[in-house]
Amino acid sequence: MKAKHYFEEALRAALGRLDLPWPDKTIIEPPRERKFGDYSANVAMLLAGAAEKKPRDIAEAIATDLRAHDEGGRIERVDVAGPGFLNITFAPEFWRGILADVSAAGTAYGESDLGHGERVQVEYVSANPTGPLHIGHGRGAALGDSIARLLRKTGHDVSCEYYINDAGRQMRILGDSVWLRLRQMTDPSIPDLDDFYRGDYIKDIAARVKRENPTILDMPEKQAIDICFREAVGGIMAGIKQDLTDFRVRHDVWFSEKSLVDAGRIDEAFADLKSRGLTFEKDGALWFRTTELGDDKDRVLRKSTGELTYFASDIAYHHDKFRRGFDRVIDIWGADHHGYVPRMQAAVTALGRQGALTVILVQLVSLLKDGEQIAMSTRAGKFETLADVVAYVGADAARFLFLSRKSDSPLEFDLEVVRRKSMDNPVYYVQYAYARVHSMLAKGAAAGIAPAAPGAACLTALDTPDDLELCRQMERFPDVVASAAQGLAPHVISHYLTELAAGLHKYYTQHHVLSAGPEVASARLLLLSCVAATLAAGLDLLGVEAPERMDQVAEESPAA
RNA sequence: GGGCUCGUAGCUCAGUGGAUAGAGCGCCGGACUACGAAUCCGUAGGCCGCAGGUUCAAAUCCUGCCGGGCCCA
Repeated sequence: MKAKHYFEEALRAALGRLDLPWPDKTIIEPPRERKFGDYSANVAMLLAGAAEKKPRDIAEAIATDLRAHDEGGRIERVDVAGPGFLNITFAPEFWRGILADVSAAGTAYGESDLGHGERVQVEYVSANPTGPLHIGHGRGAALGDSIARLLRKTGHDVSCEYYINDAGRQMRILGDSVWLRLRQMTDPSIPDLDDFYRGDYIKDIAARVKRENPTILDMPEKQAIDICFREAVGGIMAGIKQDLTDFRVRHDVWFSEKSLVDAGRIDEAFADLKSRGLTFEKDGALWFRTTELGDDKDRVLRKSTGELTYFASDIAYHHDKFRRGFDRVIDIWGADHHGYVPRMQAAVTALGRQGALTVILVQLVSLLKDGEQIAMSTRAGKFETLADVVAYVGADAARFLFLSRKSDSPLEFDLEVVRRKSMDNPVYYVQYAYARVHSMLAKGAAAGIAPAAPGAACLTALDTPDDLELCRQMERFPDVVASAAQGLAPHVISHYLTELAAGLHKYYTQHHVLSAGPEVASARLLLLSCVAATLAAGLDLLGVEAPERMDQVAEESPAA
């Protein structure tokens, strides 16, 4: 039985009996301080104005009624406090009941059907195939992947997608860059271009193209550049896929912009907009009247030169998304694209799907090493790739850090701090808690002590404030998951996990388990195995592993 | 110049209408002859950028200003 749900039902019944309405803005949540009880409600304050009574008087009346109607004996006490809060404290037996829920669900604990199978697409990373992923892409990757996990956990039908920008000007420059490096291999006097990709990986691609196409220098230039371009995109995308796999990020669909253009979908989208009277021609260009839909100026779709804008293919792309039947589309973009949001929203509105697009902006990541900023310049071809960073600090540490901050806050990523295995790195704090429990379970098994069955009589041994506190923390987990999914905010999960791990560590130091006698030991093992299951369920939402053992940390400064 | 966004402890960050604003790190002081000390316990540290407004109640909502980041012109 969910505590919050039970309290709400009891309150609704009480208000009904007292002939009071249920206020819309009612909030039921655990109070900030434990001394105020287990759950807290603000109904009395909300009712005071209309009833022309003091909040505390109303609260007292409700409290008296609640006490009188607690048939199941679940409530230990109801208090009125502060300006008129109703604070409820549940009986220990009520809290122990949560152990049955957790052990029945295991790592599925926290699942719900909030989404009712709604079809949601999450599009993320979608980096141009012009070079390897860098650390900023990693943040978007971790976020998108975790949001997808949250939505799946809460009953949504989720598809993850990567949009490959393999058409347009940048792609021409990419082909030219490889072709340039390839020719320079035999004739170093060929000068660099003004605008081209300089990274070493371009030279690698050029070398491979030459190896696989020995006669390429004799081909017509157009054909040669085309080969360079295809090899470059293929090679770079293969690298990107590998980097994402190593980062435990998965996409279901890889969608090519070029395929959209080749299939004539851009013209279809134009025709759609035109039929709604939202386009016009001016100065030889085709315009989209986005000002009618909330944008601050109209936007060009096709320039007078005949070239299509990025916006044009993005409209066609989103048109296609909705045609594929998604109820809701979530795009995760770098914050430097924020100026693009109003026109994209305008386009979605024009397509008749107002409100169906959510754009999440991810702020930049500044990469540090020992507190010193590391310059990241793609132009100069010098940057820390995601693969380098993941190899250095590990996928778990990188993911956990990315997912412990709100996406709209800038993030500092210090390579040395994230590499360090200490509380600078909450990921190890949480994983350690999980490993500790498994260590105890293993020792218990060796000594013939197994976790008690949920509902066993010996569970009454779980009667200290610390026992009940762990139960309370676990009971909150489904609400935390729901709130994280609803807010598309995985950082809520990482903060919760850090708190739950703290509860476990505290419990561990204050209560011995295996040596407490067989009855108590098995009761406590059940409690801790439930904590471990909850930790594992939460870590899974972040895409972070829950290791049953961790290597001993090396001495940082050996005694001299 | 216009727009978006952020401003909370020395540092990194939670908290977005509720009670005495929290956590970790760092500082200082304690705790292993028992289950993993990657741990725990304690102390200190705040005009929540500034000023108005909205209300029973504002770090949270509104307006203006200051400051950082980004986008556009």
